[in-house]
Amino acid sequence: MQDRLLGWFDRHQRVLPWRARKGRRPDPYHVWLSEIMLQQTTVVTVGPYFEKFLKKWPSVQKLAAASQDEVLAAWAGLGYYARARNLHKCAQAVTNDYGGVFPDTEEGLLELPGIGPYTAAAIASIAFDVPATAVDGNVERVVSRFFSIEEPLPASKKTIREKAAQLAKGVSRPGDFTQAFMELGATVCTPRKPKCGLCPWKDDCAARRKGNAEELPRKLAKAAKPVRYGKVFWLSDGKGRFLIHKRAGQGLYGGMYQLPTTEWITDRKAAAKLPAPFQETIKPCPLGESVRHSLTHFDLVLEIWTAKAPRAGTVKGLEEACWIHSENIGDYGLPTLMRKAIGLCAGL
DNA sequence: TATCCGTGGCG
DNA sequence: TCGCCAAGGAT
Repeated sequence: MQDRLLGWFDRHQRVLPWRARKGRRPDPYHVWLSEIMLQQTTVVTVGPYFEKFLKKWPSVQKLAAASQDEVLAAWAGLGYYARARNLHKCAQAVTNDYGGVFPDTEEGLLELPGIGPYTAAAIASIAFDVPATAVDGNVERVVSRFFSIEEPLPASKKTIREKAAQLAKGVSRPGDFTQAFMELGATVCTPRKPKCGLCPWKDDCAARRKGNAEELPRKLAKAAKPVRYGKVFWLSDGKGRFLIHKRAGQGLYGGMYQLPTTEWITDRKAAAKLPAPFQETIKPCPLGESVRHSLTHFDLVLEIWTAKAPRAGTVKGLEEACWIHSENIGDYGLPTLMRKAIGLCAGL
């Protein structure tokens, strides 16, 4: 089984920016950076971000020396911004507590911020060729089908991990096997229309025998997404600049910049009211356009309001705000949602 | 165990 | 248009 998969990988692996040339050990910094970016994010999306980060910060020490604002600005658009905050913390931990050298074991890696069970196993095996089974969404799908596991996720996770470890036990090339396992799921054993004819494991696959590969893995139904409503404010100084400010906290968009906004709430009628501080000091008017954006747990509709408000800094919560030109938005950690809003307003 | 956390592409 | 899902982690 292992040799068939490794042989298939040797012939068919994709060329990826973070992948070492054949016969060479990859740089642990590159492996770590790519693995954090690839969490819940597609290979195609990650590519340009990986190149940008490596060019900007060629070593873990350089990344550690950057400010969080710089890291979040470079990460902007990738989503799940806690990953970027933890990436920065992890770089600082490796630099300050580990002498700039990544731990080479699963247990050691697991101690670091932003590195969970999957990523620890992935880095240990890929960067250091240590035996470790990395179970991601691809591996879950391959294993579910190979053993025809009918129990739906996430209850089946434990069984899947055991079966995956069983398949990986004693493998000759742990790093290549980890990548091959995921590569098989990403390119052959795909969620829809799996290419079973091309699979190196087709002769032993239980789901293929039963003809229900595409139905696996089964998953528990997800809850419906609510809609939240709010307003964003395009406040200009009359000289081509507008106001942004930094979000606090570690939660949604924590540490990222944004246009001033009301809270985002599900009560549409309550959201329609203009908060008193804005009404009294800024006197904004509706632009007649809204920004729609879909997040993990809710869909968002933000109505855009505008005002010429050179004294907006006097409004509570906007004391630390700053005026910027739209050509400089790349310098700030503005999430895609806010870039959409700015795109509609820039030029007003 | 369950919930929170972004974004983009695809069928 | 809409649901799915992508090299998951933290709490």
